[in-house]
Amino acid sequence: MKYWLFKSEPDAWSWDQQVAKGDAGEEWHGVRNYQARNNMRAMQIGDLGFFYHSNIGKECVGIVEVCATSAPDSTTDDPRWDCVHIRAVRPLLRPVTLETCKVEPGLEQMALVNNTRLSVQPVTPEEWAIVCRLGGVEA
DNA sequence: GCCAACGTTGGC
DNA sequence: GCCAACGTTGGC
Repeated sequence: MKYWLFKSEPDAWSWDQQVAKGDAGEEWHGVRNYQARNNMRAMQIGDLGFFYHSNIGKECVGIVEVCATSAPDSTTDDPRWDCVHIRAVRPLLRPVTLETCKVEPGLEQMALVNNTRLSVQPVTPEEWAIVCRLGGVEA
């Protein structure tokens, strides 16, 4: 079991839209960055991730689960790009903002804080536990 | 809307 | 294989 973080601009794809997809989930398409893609290739079914709203909100708003391992991205013919499918598991009771993560002890090394441009990031178990606590949910 | 950070592309 | 130019992301 590994932990991740998925960024999305809510204008383009929001948590509410993700929730509306239900257990069927949705293809996390559109990633055109090797690091992010490699992270997705490392994912397994059942891995959990935070759903983060970039730009608007700048906060983790929910928890998602990987429900299909990496497969070709249907939005491109370029074989370099593939992606996983994720489904919404539950919302955070209180969103955890970037601002909070920046000052919270134990989150200094979070990619969210110091590698802002990476759109699919790994999260350590320690970071996962802290953000879940801040979000008011069980890790 | 601006711009810093950073990744990618392409000429040499 | 280097590096300048360029494009994109995302915080502010």
